[in-house]
Amino acid sequence: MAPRDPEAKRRALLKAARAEFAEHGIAGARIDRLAGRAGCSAGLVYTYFGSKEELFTAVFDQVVVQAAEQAPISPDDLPGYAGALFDGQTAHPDVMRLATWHRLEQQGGRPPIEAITRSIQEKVDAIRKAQRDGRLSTRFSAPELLMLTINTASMWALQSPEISDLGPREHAARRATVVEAVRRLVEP
Amino acid sequence: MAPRDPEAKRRALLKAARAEFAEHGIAGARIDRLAGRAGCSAGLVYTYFGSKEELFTAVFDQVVVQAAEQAPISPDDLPGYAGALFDGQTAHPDVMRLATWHRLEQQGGRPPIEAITRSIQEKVDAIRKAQRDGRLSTRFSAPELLMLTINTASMWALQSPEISDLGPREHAARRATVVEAVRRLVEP
DNA sequence: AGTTGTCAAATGAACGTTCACTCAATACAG
DNA sequence: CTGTATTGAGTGAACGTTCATTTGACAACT
Repeated sequence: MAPRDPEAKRRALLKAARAEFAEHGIAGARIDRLAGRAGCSAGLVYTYFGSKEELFTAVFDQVVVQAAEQAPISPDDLPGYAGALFDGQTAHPDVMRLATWHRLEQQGGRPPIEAITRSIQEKVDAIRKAQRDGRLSTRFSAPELLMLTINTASMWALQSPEISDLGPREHAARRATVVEAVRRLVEP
Repeated sequence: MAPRDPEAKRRALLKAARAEFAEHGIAGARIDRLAGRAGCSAGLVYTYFGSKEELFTAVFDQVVVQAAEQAPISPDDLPGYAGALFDGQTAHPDVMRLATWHRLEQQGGRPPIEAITRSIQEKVDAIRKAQRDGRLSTRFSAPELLMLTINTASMWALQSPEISDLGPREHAARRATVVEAVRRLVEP
């Protein structure tokens, strides 16, 4: 038999919960199913995390911190930054799904996550600085520029398949579209 | 007392369901709550619509058809089209929420809605025609151009508040950003 | 080394509640 | 009276949560 390893169980539980929540959201997630995926009983969820909600929060925090750390911004190359974001979203589709569930289900419930706000503020500041130094278009304000970049990068992750399946199907082609679009948005 | 009017009840039920589903999604919606809003019993839902899922489908179809009919595309003025889309989404925020719930919860479940596909195909064709006539940039393909336009128009409806609350707060300013961004995307 | 005590890890059955759905009874219109 | 609209009590299953109990690891003691 495998030796006991609570920390590993905890991680397995988080991983399974991440998959379950990404697929079904909070209301749709089932504790039994999730525990089954992690190879343990449903009761164990309540030993480690207090409730379904808290489990979701734990998953969300972990995922968000992870996503915020990767892909640091490069204000001088927003198209490249958008490309990197797009790559990340393609490699980990569940991140965007979790973020969307969170936005829909916790509507007005919780205050803005501090880690996200800070991470975004840094990026806005970096962009503003590049604008002051004349290295970036000032047609849009710094927050607008960041939002346009991120929004374009997440185009295929957020739009309905009826729209997004019409364009290019291959990753490289889609990526090229994203990069080119952001280039047009940021050029002087 | 008001005379009996089954058709009005049906409409009231649809309206209440639309609000309920937009707020909580399919899994989170409650039949009792929804029936209460419509001023009738939960049982009546099952005489008019067969089940919770079918009720959602009815709501979704109605909303989608309604949304597809308004704001016909103007290939020669995609920025203006984006502005109109943005206005519509601001006036009826529940439409985008319903579409998002649908995308998340019916993942791979149902085939693409025919009404949507057709409506989109028309728009793509109109854009392609304008491109052939030299009235529109050919830097992007027609589907890409439509997707970029729609995606930019729905920017504030789809991004998390942590991002979208940083930029301009007034409708007019946000609209101007959308229009200007699309202008940049479509210019030769 | 073997026995025992101790505590955390983990289980699985049970509980109380919620919820979608049903149906017999009733109110109403024609 | 006849048929339709509507109700509201009721049902069974599903689900989140709890808890008494078991299992496993490890150290203390003989």
